[in-house]
Amino acid sequence: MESSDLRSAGLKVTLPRLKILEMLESHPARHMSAEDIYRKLMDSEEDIGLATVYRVLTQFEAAGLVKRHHFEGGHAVFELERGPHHDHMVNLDTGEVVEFVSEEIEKLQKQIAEKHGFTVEDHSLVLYVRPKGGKKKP
Amino acid sequence: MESSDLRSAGLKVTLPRLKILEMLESHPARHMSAEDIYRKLMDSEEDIGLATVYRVLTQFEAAGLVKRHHFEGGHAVFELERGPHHDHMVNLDTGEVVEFVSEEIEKLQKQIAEKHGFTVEDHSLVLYVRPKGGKKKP
DNA sequence: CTCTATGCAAATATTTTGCACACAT
DNA sequence: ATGTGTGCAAAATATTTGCATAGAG
Repeated sequence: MESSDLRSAGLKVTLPRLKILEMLESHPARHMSAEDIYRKLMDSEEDIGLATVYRVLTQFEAAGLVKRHHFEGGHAVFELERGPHHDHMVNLDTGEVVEFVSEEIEKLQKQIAEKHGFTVEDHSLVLYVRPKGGKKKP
Repeated sequence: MESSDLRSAGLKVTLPRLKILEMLESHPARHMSAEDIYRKLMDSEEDIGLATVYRVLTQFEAAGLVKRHHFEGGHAVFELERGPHHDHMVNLDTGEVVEFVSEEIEKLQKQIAEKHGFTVEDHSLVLYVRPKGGKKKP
């Protein structure tokens, strides 16, 4: 049961929060917009407002349960902060999101920031990719 | 004269386009939002609508004259596509944007994408940083 | 002259907020 | 009981579009 996640984040255990966590957990692509979540909730006959979805996601983000990404397109997508850090690759043809890790890149980032007198608080790395040798319809 | 830039991009040389190019060239920080540009134009007594600023920036982006970035904050910032590729470091305390290049990171990105059967069309790397040893007011 | 570009206002899209009521503890 | 959480509608923010007119080639 995920109620513990909420409690340990200092959030009261409420139905909307549980349902939203559930949506994020059960969604295969793992990256959903507020609208995506809202619509899935409507489909499940849940009576939860879009405003609540935004409020809850913002709280989750503040609590470190969720990460907000700004891939291209005017809207944000949210992802559960389970497991270790990773970056993303977005397939431009399908919108599919692939996760990857590179210790080497992480290390280089730290080195570069330090060379400039900074420390890295956070970073965002997104590769926009296309299938190799992928031809357009000729 | 930058009219040539416009012409070679297949865009008619109009006053709004020239003025907007000028703004982007003359702004020291090099990263401006549509609103920033609009306000600077108003300050210069230019009579150019915000809608035109957006339209022109979008055309510039399509023409490869300008790059659109989604750093944090709900709005996009635009940067002239002059010079070689580079990535960005955002100072979280001041908002200052520092540019950097890392051939090594670029190479690793390509390798990683290839390992997954993709080729990199574009990428976005932003480090969110703070001054080293920077203390908050105690 | 002809067709594209622009200004303005209205329309969209996304996210946030005010307020009265509902719910967790 | 008490204070936080929620739904709804309205506001705020960011960007796009329709349309009549102005301007480039």
